[in-house]
Amino acid sequence: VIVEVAKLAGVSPSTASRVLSNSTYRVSAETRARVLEAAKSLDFVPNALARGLHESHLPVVGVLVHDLADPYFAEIARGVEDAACASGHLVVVASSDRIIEREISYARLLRSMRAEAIVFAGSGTDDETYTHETRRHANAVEAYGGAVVHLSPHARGKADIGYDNHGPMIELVAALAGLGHRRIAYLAGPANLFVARQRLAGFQDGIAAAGLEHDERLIVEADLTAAAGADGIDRLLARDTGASAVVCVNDLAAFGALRRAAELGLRVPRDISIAGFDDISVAAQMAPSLTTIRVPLHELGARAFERVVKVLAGQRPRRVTLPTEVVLRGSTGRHRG
Amino acid sequence: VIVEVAKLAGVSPSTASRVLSNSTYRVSAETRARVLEAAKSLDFVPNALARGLHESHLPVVGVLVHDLADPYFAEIARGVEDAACASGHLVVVASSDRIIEREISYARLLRSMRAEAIVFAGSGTDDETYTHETRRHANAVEAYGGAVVHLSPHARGKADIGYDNHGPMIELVAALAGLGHRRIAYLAGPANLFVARQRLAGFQDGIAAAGLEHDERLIVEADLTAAAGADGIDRLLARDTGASAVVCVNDLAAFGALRRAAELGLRVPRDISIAGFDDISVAAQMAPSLTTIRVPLHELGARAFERVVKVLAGQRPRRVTLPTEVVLRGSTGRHRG
DNA sequence: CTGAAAGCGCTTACAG
DNA sequence: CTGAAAGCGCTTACAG
Repeated sequence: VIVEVAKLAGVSPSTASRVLSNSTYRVSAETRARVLEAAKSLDFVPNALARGLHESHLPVVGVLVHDLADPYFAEIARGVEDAACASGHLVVVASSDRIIEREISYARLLRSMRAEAIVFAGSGTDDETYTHETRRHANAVEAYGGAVVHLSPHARGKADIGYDNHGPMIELVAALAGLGHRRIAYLAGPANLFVARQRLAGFQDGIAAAGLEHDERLIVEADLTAAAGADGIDRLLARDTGASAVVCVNDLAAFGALRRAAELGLRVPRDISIAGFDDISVAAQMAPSLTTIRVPLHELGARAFERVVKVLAGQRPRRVTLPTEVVLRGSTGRHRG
Repeated sequence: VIVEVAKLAGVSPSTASRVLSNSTYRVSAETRARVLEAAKSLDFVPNALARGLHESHLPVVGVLVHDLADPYFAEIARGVEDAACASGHLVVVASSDRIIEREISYARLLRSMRAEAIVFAGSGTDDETYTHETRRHANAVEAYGGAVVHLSPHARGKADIGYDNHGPMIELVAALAGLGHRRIAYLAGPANLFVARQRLAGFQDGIAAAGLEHDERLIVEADLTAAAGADGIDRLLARDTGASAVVCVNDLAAFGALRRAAELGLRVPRDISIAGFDDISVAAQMAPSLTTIRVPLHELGARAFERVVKVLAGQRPRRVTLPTEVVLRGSTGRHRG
């Protein structure tokens, strides 16, 4: 209804558009003032669909995650949002639950509404259909001028904005070894996720680097949830491995491990040390507070959006690796023979 | 580029549109098949902006929250998403940090892109500008046929889909009194939030109902974060009130209280009982697990979307109040004189 | 059952 | 500095 504004201001729609959009055309100060006033009095809010149809993209960035209710992803999404809001971009969040069809369908939806960018926040998997379909939509997004950003390793390459899943794990194991632990167990994530594989490899390399004995029984398959962590502790204990420390694939699993240990009457870290990965914000609130590897999640999201801006501006930004840090807290302690 | 599809299929754009959109027009089976095949071979994905421009709304629902990184809101947003994805709706999440301007700006943005619905998930406040501007945009959304849903009490009424913030608090206090606690403290939320006020009133009514002595010193001003909860414990202890139990305005504050208590060498619940409100999913993972009031957050979100669907269908659904439940867990125990 | 035409609300070359 | 016109990609009465 910009025509109404134009009519009220006594100018043509073209002129009204020129002052109401952030075009660089020059309009006389007097005319501009009249249009602005008319717009205000009519409570005019431009139709983003009409504008988007013309420019063939909407000021929206889609963030594809595994589960928005998982703090790991919520913190990343929040980072994207904080960076995006300054330029009037909205962020749509889409949880796939790692269901391939759901993620593909979301990518398609984002493409259909010409989102300016699509950020793949969750770890990629090997699945061929997933890789192919997902890439098809991503290509289409790029074709209409949108940006595609990966925050995790995926089938077609490394993360655009990422962090090291391997190195810090070696450091963490070294720290535990330094505390006297010789039998360190690992609650692993789903083997089809690149991130889980890298973390596991980091753990194993850490064991080797620390000169500890490799023992398959110390590796327990789990998942990225608290329930899986609790269950993992049960299975580990049933194996009677003599583990004095447990490293978990992520914080959520570590929370479950912590809880289950407490339920079983094990004191942490006196009887057993437990560590996580990610440093989601509640990790520091646990009692004892969780030793973990700090990943700058909020920044990861914010940087993703910065990359989007650059890509849309025609630049070809370089890949970025954000620093991580081993944070030793109350859930790990010296091994007591 | 539906014209390309039409051309390839040898039909008019009108016909192509009729088979590609979910219109009810009848098209001969043979023609339909040819169009579908052409669409597939061209990887045709309809432009949602063009479609939306025509129908004057986009299949998007906006969820306005205080902070997406707060699990309370992340779980609600996830609920909205799960209900919305079935019908091909995308959800945009917008965190205001309770900054009025930011929330207003998000409401405007959602309006500008003709979101089908806007869900106010966070508690409303008294602020006049906030109420007025927010209502103005909400009215505009309704004017173009969109729906507006409130999940919390606000300046203009009760929640459309809500839960009781008052009654369960009385129950919780009664439960603590039943455990022998006479001196029960409360870490309160910001007084300008309706929800915080209702919870506080519930607490106070609970104290009266249990026949306990009213003592202003037992009420500590805090906020809805873990940091505020930890700080609240410090201030409570400094007052030397002899409190043996602490009820917190929400789980996050309770997490901080739990942590601070542990840091100070207080054993929970032996030395002090601590309870929260919300039952966000990590609450059950704390050690000890947190006593709290269960709010069906995911369902709250899902129901919000169901309401949206009804409103868009022209119905005038009734207000819904979801059930809550006091969940007694490990962080509260019998008072030890 | 199918097509030509108008319209959704903007923006931007193209002329003045 | 300003206006008339065309176009973005669809959908839907309106005619056949």
